[in-house]
Amino acid sequence: MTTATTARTAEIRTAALELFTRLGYEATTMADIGAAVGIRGPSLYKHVASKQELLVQIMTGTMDALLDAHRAAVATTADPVERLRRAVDAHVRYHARHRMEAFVGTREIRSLVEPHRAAVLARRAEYEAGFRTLITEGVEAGRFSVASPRLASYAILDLGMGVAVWFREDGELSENAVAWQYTEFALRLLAAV
Amino acid sequence: MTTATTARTAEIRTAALELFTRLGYEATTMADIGAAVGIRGPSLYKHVASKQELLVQIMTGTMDALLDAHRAAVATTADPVERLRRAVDAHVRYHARHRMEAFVGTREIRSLVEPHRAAVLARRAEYEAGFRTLITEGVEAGRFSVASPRLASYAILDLGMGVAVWFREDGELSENAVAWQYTEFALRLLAAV
DNA sequence: TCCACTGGCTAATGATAGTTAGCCGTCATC
DNA sequence: GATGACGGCTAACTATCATTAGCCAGTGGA
Repeated sequence: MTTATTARTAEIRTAALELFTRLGYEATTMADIGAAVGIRGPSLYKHVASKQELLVQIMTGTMDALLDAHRAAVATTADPVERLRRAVDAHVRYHARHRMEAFVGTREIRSLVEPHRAAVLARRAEYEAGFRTLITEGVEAGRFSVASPRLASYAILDLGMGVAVWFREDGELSENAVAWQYTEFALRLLAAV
Repeated sequence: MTTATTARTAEIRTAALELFTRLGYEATTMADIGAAVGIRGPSLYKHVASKQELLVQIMTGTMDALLDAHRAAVATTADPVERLRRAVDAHVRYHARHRMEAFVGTREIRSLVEPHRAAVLARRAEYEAGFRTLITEGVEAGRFSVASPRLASYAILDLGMGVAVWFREDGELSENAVAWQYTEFALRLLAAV
């Protein structure tokens, strides 16, 4: 069963996200989540169906948002190099802006119960395939030069994952600085011309 | 209390590593580990002190091996570019060859109890600092060109982490192929000359 | 032959956690 | 002013788990 989204459920979801990020899904208790919003553990069930449902909503929401951002970024131009630049920019910015979602999204797949795990993995594969296509098109157009588009796509995606781990809003590097540097890294890595 | 290392304890450690990788530390039970070596959960205590001890030994062993590999790679030459190439090569090969150790090593820091967590984090910081130093020296020698050595070191380290996630011994890409490609990526990323 | 050690086992302990049941105050609506 | 939905609460319930206790078969040396 799913639960309707009210202000309270949104607040609970935010608290769960923060705790899943800090402690991990398994180590976070319903009592912890309750305490974070000022109520007892069992009272959460007036708002959400289960702990697992909280994780499912965080994970699927993350993947949908990431895919949307990717599609929007890629749709704005036809030039292979520019398309890739914008895709990497969206990728890095998403991981900086939603670091907790991205962090939980990559680390807690194991804790997802079927069929949700399969659904999230399918979306991840789709996302990776999108990057690989961009790279392959760039190679065919003579704008990129890499031995293995698949390896290059892994490398670029992993950069984003890393951002979600160490980025801090109040750190010395701004989102803009990181996005600029990382798109530069990606284009260098592909030997873009 | 620590337990002496016999053939049996090594077998148990290997089984635990495989299960921690696949299920995560929290989700792995002592009964699971026992079953993997053909005995019951409580019998494990004839060989190891606790579940936590198993994790501690995996994590500290991983970080020590990684630091050793790094130091050995860096000691073999004085040329900044070549030093970095060898460090990245060692980094990538370690993550390919010991993917389970590396995977658990990065993902289960949360499950480590103090003072072990602090010890492992200190070693990680030391490792990262090593890479940053290599990059800074290369920049000062005019061989690398990056806006932020710290960002570049993060990026390169994250590439290795990624390898531990997707690399498979029986996959289509050999360790050599990955190591070669990734060192190339790293040098391109730094605009090495 | 005996004895002590090794390394299994089952049963019990104690703690923790997700979830359900059932109670009750508040408050908007009729 | 009654009433019913809403959203709290405490007290079970039911599992699961790490760990300990205590038992026992085999085995190898004295």
